[in-house]
This record gives sequence, structure tokens and C-alpha cells, in this order.
Amino acid sequence: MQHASTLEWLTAFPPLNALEASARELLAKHSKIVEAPIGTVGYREGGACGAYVMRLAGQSRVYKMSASGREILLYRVGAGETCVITTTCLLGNSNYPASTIVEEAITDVIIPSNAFNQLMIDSKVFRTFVMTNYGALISDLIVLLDEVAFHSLDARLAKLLLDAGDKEINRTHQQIADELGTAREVVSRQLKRFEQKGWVALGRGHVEVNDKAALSKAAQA
Amino acid sequence: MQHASTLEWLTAFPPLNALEASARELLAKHSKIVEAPIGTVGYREGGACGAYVMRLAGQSRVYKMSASGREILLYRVGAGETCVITTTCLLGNSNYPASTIVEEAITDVIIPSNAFNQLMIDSKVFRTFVMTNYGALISDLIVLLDEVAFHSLDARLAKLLLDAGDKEINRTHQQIADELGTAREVVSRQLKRFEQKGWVALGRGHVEVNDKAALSKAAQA
DNA sequence: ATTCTTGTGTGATTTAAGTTACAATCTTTA
DNA sequence: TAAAGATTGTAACTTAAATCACACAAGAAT
Repeated sequence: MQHASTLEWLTAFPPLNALEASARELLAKHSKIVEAPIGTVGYREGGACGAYVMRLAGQSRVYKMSASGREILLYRVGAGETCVITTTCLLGNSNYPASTIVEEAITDVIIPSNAFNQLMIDSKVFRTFVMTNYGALISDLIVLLDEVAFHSLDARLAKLLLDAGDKEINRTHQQIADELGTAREVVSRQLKRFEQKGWVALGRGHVEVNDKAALSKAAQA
Repeated sequence: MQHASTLEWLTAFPPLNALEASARELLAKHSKIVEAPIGTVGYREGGACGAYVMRLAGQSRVYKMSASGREILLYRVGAGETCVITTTCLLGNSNYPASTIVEEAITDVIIPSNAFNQLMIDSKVFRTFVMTNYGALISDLIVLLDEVAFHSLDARLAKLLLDAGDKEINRTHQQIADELGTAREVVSRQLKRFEQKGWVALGRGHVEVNDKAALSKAAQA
């Protein structure tokens, strides 16, 4: 495995190409590469935050859990991205307002809190990188809020199927329900209706999208 | 009226007490103080963003409007606060994902986009100030999302009444409905139930809170 | 091969919330 | 003061979604 101090991993983050020499030195000294398998809990709601996280490979989901145990997906963190909630906590010195779990085995670069703060002061390139990543989350959260507040479940389900990108979606009904913040039965029923209309084909643990146009229309209503 | 270049207004933002000399100079040169009366539209969804906004006095509400014309309150910006969505747009160079309207005549300090960016680069104090405000909103939005996704309307209404702080809340049912993202009739009905239980007293354009303990309990369920 | 576990299908029922449709007040303005 | 507009009250209805209660099927494990 590559070692953090070689800084080879930097190529995974193009905006950091122009990183200053002093910043590279700091990173080489303090950053670490860590790995974690599927199912690992990155952090939990209410926990404290000690390091900046940059994802090299894999994927994790960041979600909010209700008092009754139901959850809703806030966003995912994939390769080349950073965990923005972590940034929030580092900058605001606050605790995590959500939880995270690894969906595909991850490889992360970890920058301890004090090295992170030093980089924010020293390096213009790093600072811009962090802030640019930061910017998008609020817009995303507002879009999500709009969906939850104003869109029907079948519209949100249709959108989820489209957003997956692939024709084949390998998730169980329960996992989909957890992303939408609803109950499994509701998802099963809606998927069945989609299937009856010929929009999707269902199988154990996966959904095949057959009519994107129709789903897209349903997603808007 | 005070002039922006005296920077007297800085005292309204304690975290900026320690602002560096160079940053003060930049602010004195480029910041402006502007005023706007009730009902002024600060920006609309989809609009572009040109300046950072720091509130000296007054209040505005930032809301998201649904396709069907219903709205939901995202947050308010009062004295001593900044409009974080504006920060999002400046940092991400994106358009506004929401709209805003003045609720109480406002006085704002305006920092043009390029001066803002310069300050973010130059001044650690300013940067921390901006980021802290930013982080707080993310947490707030996640809380709001949790409420919308998982809490019943009566619980949310009870919470709204408590959060108002005052015993007397001078808003119409329609205004309350717009904050919660629901219909007026629903609010009227719920309020009537609260009244029948003796928790509140209703009048045209205002609600009087009489039993905080009971409301507080209802807000949790 | 047969348990066990996990995932799916579905009907029945309940409930919260949105919708429709007015009537009745209260306030402001002409 | 009369008319117009804004605000509230409420009944009746519809609907989406949650909940309950299973049956059944597909894989995995022993």
C-alpha cells in the first residue's frame, strides 16, 4: 500500500495539484492513510470530531436517525470527496449532528485537527479546496428538505431510482426505505406499482430500471 | 446614521473584535451600510449572489417555496447574524437555492464579492467567523430536516409556539402554516385543539401560550 | 436436506394531513 | 357607514402514508 508521506494520494484531488511546498511538507508529516471495511461506524450523532477526512476509495453514507429508530440519508461520501459534516465540526468545534457508516470498504486520508487548522492558515490552495467542498452541502440539504416537505413518496422513490445512475440497483427494499426515511412496506408497494406499469423489474435485492422517461415524469409530480 | 468606514458597526459582531488591521482597512474601504423596509425581497430562488451580508438590525426570513406555491421557513436572520445562504453562493459560486423577505426593517453591512473573497484569504478572524456561522446553519438544517421527516404536525406546531419565546405570538394562522410548510386549515384545527386543552388562547392575529409544560411534552411526541 | 435468516408480497386497518367549500368575524378603506 | 379584504372556524371528504399481521420465497448455514 502507498504510504501517506509519499503524497501520491494527492493526485486523487486535482484541486490540490498546485499545493504549496510548505503545505505538502505538513501533510507528509501529519496525514495518515486508514482503511475500514463495510459496516464500520465512522462517527455517531453527538460524537466529537478529531480529524479532517478525505476519501480515496470506497463509499460511506451519512444519515440522521429519528427518535423512533427510522433513518434518512443525508448524503454519501465517495472517492475524491471530503466529509463536509466533519469540516463543520472541526471549524465550529461542535459535535456531529448525524451518523455515518461504511457502505463500500473505504480508504481515507486523515488529517488531525491541529494540522488541519494549520493548513487552513498557511495554505491558500488547501483553504480554497476545503471551502469549495463546503459550499455545496447547504444547497443539497435544502433540496433534500424540499423533497421531504413537498414531494410524495412515489416521486421521491422514482428520483432515487434515477439518481442511482445504473440500470441495476442492488439494494433491498429496506435499504431504500432507510434512504427515504419511510417504512419498508411502503417502498415494496410502490415498487410493485412501478413494476406493474412496466417501469422497473424487481428481484431479490435489486431493482432494474426499464423506463427512465416514465420515472422521470413521476419524479416531478 | 453611522458611516461604514468608521467601522463602528463592528462592535455588533463580537467575534470580529480581534479583526486584523489589514482586514479592517479592507472593510473600511469596501463595506457599505444599506437599509430596506418590511416586505423587501432580498433575493429570489435562482438569483445570483454578489455580496456578503451582515445584519446590524431588523429581521428577514429565508424560505423555500414548493412547486405548488407552498412555502417552508428555513431560518431567520436577525441582528448580529449573517445570511449563510449568501455565503454558500459566494463560496460555491452558485445561485440562491431559496428566497428571502424582510420581516422587520433591516440595516445591513454589505461586503462585495471580491472584497469578501480577499478577506477570506487574508484574515483568519474573518474566516473563522464566516465558517462558524456556516457550520451552525448546517446543524440547524439537519435538525429541521429531522423535524419535517419524522415529527407530526402538532409536535412541530407546539415547538414553533415554544421557540417563539414570547408568551404572545403575533402571527396569523397562515403565517404559521408558511413556517411549517403546511396548509392554513391544518394549523387552525390544531390550534383549536390546543385551545380546547387549555394550552393556548387564540385571538385574531395572535396566540397566547398558557401551558409551556404541556406544549413542551407535545413537541417531543 | 432441512432449519434459519433475510427479503418480499399483500390485505386490512388506522391515522394524519391535505383539500374543498363555505360561513362568520374582524379590520380597513372608500 | 357600507363595502371590501383579511382572518378564522368548521364540516365533509379524500388521500397518502404508517401500521399491523401475516404468508411466502430465496439463500445461507448447519
